[in-house]
Amino acid sequence: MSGDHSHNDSQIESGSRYNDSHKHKDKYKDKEHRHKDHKKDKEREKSKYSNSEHRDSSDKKHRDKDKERLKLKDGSSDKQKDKHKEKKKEERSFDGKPKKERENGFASPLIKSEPENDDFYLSPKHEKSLKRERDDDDAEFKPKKIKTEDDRSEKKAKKRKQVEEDIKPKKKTKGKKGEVATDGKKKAKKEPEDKWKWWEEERYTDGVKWKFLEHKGPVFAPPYDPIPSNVKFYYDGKHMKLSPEAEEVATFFAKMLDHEYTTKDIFRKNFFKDWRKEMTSEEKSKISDLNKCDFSEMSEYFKAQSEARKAMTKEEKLKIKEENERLLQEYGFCVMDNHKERIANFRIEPPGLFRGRGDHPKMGMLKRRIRPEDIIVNCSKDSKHPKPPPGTKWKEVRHDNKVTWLVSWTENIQGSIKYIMLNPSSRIKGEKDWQKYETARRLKKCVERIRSQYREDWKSKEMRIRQRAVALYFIDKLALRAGNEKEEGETADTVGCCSLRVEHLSLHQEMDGQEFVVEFDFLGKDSIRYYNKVPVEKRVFKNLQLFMEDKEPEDDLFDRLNTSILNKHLQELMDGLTAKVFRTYNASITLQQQLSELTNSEENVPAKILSYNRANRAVAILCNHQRAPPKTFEKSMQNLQTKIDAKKEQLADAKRELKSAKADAKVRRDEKSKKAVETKKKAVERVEEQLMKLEVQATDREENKQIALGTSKLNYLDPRISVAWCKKFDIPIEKIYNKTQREKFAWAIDMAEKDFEF
DNA sequence: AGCGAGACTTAGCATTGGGCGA
DNA sequence: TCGCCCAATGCTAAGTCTCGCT
Repeated sequence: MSGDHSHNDSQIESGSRYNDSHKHKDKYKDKEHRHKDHKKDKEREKSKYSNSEHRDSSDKKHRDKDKERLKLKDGSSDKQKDKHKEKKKEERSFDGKPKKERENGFASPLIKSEPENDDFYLSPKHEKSLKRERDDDDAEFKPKKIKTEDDRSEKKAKKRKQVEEDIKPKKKTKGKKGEVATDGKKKAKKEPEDKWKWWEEERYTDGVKWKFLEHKGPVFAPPYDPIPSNVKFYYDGKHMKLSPEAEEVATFFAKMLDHEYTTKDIFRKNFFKDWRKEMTSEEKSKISDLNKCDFSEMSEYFKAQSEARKAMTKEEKLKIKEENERLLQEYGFCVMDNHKERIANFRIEPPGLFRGRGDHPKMGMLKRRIRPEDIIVNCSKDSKHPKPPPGTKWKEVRHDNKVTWLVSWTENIQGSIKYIMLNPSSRIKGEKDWQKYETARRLKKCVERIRSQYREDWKSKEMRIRQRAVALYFIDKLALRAGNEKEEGETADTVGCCSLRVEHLSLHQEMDGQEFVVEFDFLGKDSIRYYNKVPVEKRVFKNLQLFMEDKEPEDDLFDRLNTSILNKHLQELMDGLTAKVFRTYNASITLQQQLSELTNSEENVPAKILSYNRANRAVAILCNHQRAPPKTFEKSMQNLQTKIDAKKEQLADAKRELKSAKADAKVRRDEKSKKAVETKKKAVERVEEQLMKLEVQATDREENKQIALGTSKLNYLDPRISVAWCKKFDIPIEKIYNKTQREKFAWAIDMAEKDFEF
């Protein structure tokens, strides 16, 4: 596994805690709460960065790797590939290399009919060019050739069985045949008995995304429901009846009154400005100061409403639920190429006040109501077009099968386009996801070459090359995002790698006993703070000094670089390579390494799952996926501790009982008392296990306080790694993936065997 | 090359609802 | 059976990257 990424280890050993040792900093107060004090700082600090030399292996080694790589490209000496060749259909579909089975396996009428495709599969001579690789595995442009293999269906059947066995038949595991919802839920709704396995089918070529698309259009937000007239608004202490338009916007503000941001200047200013636009001229002339507005009655009214909603009877709740279900059934699905597919967001975003994240200059602005006249519908010509609500019409109906969206509109805050698209379980999303991981796996094959290249480039005579090389090093080592430029004043001030400014790093010749430490402190995506102290190689350090020379804090660190230059370069290194592939690659390879390191096959299932979560956590830390500690965190931790204490007591009791039973048995020496001892022994064991389970849970939760595992699980970790791990250690897949996740990763669950290797 | 529009993925927070213990 | 709590789901903002134009 040449893709080893030793730097990752460094972040993990300590049991994977988020590094928040920056608490004393008072920049970015906003996010400060996330980085509260942590007792293990020191410890973590040490272990986290102990591994500064992570890629310091000699240049020579890299050169050798380079040679190896070239060989790999020829496809002849790749052991791994040979090993996997016979079995892995997924490699067949997305992997760039020609495989034997390609040549024997399929007739590929599709390919034949498209002359420009011939060479991808057949002629070895083409293998030499980098270009070919891309083409071959670019899902969108190449047909899959899967079905042609003869033994395939047989294998498939076998596999499917395995999967089914692995998935413990629980109450209502989705639509596997023969399984009826056992708990009598009315929702034994007949999902298609056999889930469609799109991953076994051919893919489209030429950027066509579908041939047929039919849907019912979007669901609009309910019209404004005026508040009762006894709920009053006061201006300057005097009751004032607002026009419906002005009133609606006022209710948006009233609903947010409890939020901190209604106290923020920018928010109030933006809101007031937009609110005034909705007022009648009379209202406008009267209402000139937001501070004189009293929304409290409105606010109380809405609070009461939500209480009332909670207190509804079962029947009422059920009714609402049924209505939602009906809406889902009617609007939540579309037909794309003969298959009914779930739509992700079929409801149009309701109007409200915009709340950007972080210090957003547009917070508080009015997000206007979307009307049918704003909507562009996309569907196929020969489908039944969705109807606009009576008396309205669509802005446009188009038939563009080169895109995946069903509906779009332009949002008024940033002027960007919003879309209605399909659910992650859909073919169109799944294929793309699968392809993403295949690209990352290709990076694995050449990452050493790329690393040695950027290390070389640190010495380049050209500034732009050096900057590019250092930036790439950060992206690779620290999993930073690319960092596109952003329009100033339009969004919160956040950065990624290429947009780092001098003020975001400080250099320390020596720090905490380590040489050449770079201290990062900046706000990244969603204004989440990235804080990290990283020992780097001397050459990187010197380069950074050079880049920062004679610059102001607000100047760009990489003034000769942007994402487009970087990505163009990456594209030359490997087809399909962009900055974000490194994140995917490093995340997945880290998971795989950590799993193999942390999993102890002797341990029981909860312990193994803790290991899994720790591996997952290592990735989340690498990718800086944070969350605000849940509001009820302390309390729920306490609750758990109480449970643990109770369990301990119970255990003590059980042990005592066992002891006395033993004593008893010694005296009596009869069958009955012996049996009693056995029973007590069992009881002790049972309680011990329960205790252990609780303790594991507590550890897991504590470690997870500020770390969000979901994002990496959903977007960065090749699901086949997890599936393989489950199979290898006999862990039911439900322990790792919930229902939604299992739907999204159905392809991986179906195809990955226990020996899958990323 | 630089730019803006467009399409699509990635992200954290808010709300919901269902399971579970009292 | 009820109410609590947390996992699941829903929501939509904020990124990345490509493409076509100038």
